[in-house]
Amino acid sequence: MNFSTSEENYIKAIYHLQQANNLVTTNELATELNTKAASVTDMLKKLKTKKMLHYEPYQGFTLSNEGKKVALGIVRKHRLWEYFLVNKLEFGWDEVHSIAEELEHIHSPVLIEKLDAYLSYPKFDPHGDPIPDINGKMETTKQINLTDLELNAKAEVSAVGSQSSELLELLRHKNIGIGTVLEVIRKFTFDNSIEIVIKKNPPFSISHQLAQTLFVKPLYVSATDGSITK
Amino acid sequence: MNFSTSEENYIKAIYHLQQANNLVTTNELATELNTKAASVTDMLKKLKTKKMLHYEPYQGFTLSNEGKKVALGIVRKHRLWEYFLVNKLEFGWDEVHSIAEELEHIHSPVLIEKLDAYLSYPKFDPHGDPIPDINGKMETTKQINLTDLELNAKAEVSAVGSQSSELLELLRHKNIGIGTVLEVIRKFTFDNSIEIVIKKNPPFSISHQLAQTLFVKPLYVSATDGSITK
DNA sequence: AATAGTTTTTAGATTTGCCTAAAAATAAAT
DNA sequence: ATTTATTTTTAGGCAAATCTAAAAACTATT
Ligand SMILES: [Mn+2]
Ligand SMILES: [Mn+2]
Ligand SMILES: [Mn+2]
Ligand SMILES: [Mn+2]
Repeated sequence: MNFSTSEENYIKAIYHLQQANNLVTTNELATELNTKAASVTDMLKKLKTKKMLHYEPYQGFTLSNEGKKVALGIVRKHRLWEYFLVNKLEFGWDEVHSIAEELEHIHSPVLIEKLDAYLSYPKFDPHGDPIPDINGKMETTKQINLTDLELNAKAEVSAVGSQSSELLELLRHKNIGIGTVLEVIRKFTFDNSIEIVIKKNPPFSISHQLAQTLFVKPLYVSATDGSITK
Repeated sequence: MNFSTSEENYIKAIYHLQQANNLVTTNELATELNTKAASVTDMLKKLKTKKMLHYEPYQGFTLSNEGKKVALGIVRKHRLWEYFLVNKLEFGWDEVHSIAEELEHIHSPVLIEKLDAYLSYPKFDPHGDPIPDINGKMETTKQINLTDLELNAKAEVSAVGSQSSELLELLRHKNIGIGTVLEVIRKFTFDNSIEIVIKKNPPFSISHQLAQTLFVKPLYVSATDGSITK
């Protein structure tokens, strides 16, 4: 089956929304895609006839198994291109999203397999999100929200919850990126801000709002020699 | 100004056609783009209002200066992507045209500049065609048609006149590619076929039709030490 | 259970890009 | 100089993707 750019954008958006909610609603999707509910309904009908969706009028919708496969293919392309842009063309990781939003629609299976090989089969994109393999399988690293990290536990930043340029600007300013190892040394109940320390640098605090968008993989410090493992 | 994929394909096609003919006709363009004359007329009107064309009904048309600039930008993107696909992703040079046909429409000036830098500012694409620089300037290597190469003169294949897969299949079979150094050792007047030799390999013959699609840069063999220069 | 509020769908338009068939303009041939 | 043939444009229509406004269906509240 062949899909237009627009159909692909809808399928991918539904995929992301149903990760959180399972059942997706018309208005949710309209908001996500900056379009109107009426336009969404039109597309839902089309995607249903293409067997991409489970959808009954007024009842919400989810991707069919076939739809999920298509979605994972687009996500795969998006994240591989992002990896390419950052690691080969030296873009900043806060500059690549919108370009990948176009590149993900280039239709050529062999292109994406050769790109994957060229990049040495990366497992995560520059934002810490896992890259599905050719069969749609991807790492499910047990990452937790930074707000849930316990006091005095070391952890490695593994993903960010948004790609907004405002967020990425702030992270760059604070020198936090994917792979940064940090430790929470204090939590303030007044505003839920937390104080963290990176390496031997002076501690600094980050807001609850920022902590909520950061995901980390806890690191386990050996009791005997102090070495760090994941 | 912003252009749709369709508009860009038209502009680029007009650019290529007017290289040969100067004044381009509606039917020519329709054939080139596998579309109908009526569709071409529609697009001509649109491109004229966008000041891309000099066009009066029934009188043929050419690109305006602005149109040429846009065309060169698309050609630049097309050829840079082709170079990337062949020299980084290891595609065959006969497999890249249709993929580049899509990639050339990715809209991001900074992307193409970073790609150019990553590729070390190549001057020719995998088919021997010159790549315009950011200002639209490109090499005008004095290449001649293989049919015009004089007997017993060495020359380097620098371009092919078409990207048809039939042609490229034949070239691959005969082991001829961009950069191949050959020498014409005989010309047959009966069918205008010519006999050539590559390195120390056995000579073989190629048809007039094939010779017409090949362009070469003559090499000048030093009279004193036999060394080759361009 | 009836009413009010919200969400979703339908109805009807618009834009872009394409098509076929017919008309108009140009070019070629007698 | 007409007639004939070819090329190009116009007229009218269609499919995809969007929109606004109105109707229909669900949900929540009294
Ligand atoms: Mn996209
Ligand atoms: Mn990403
Ligand atoms: Mn193209
Ligand atoms: Mn080329």
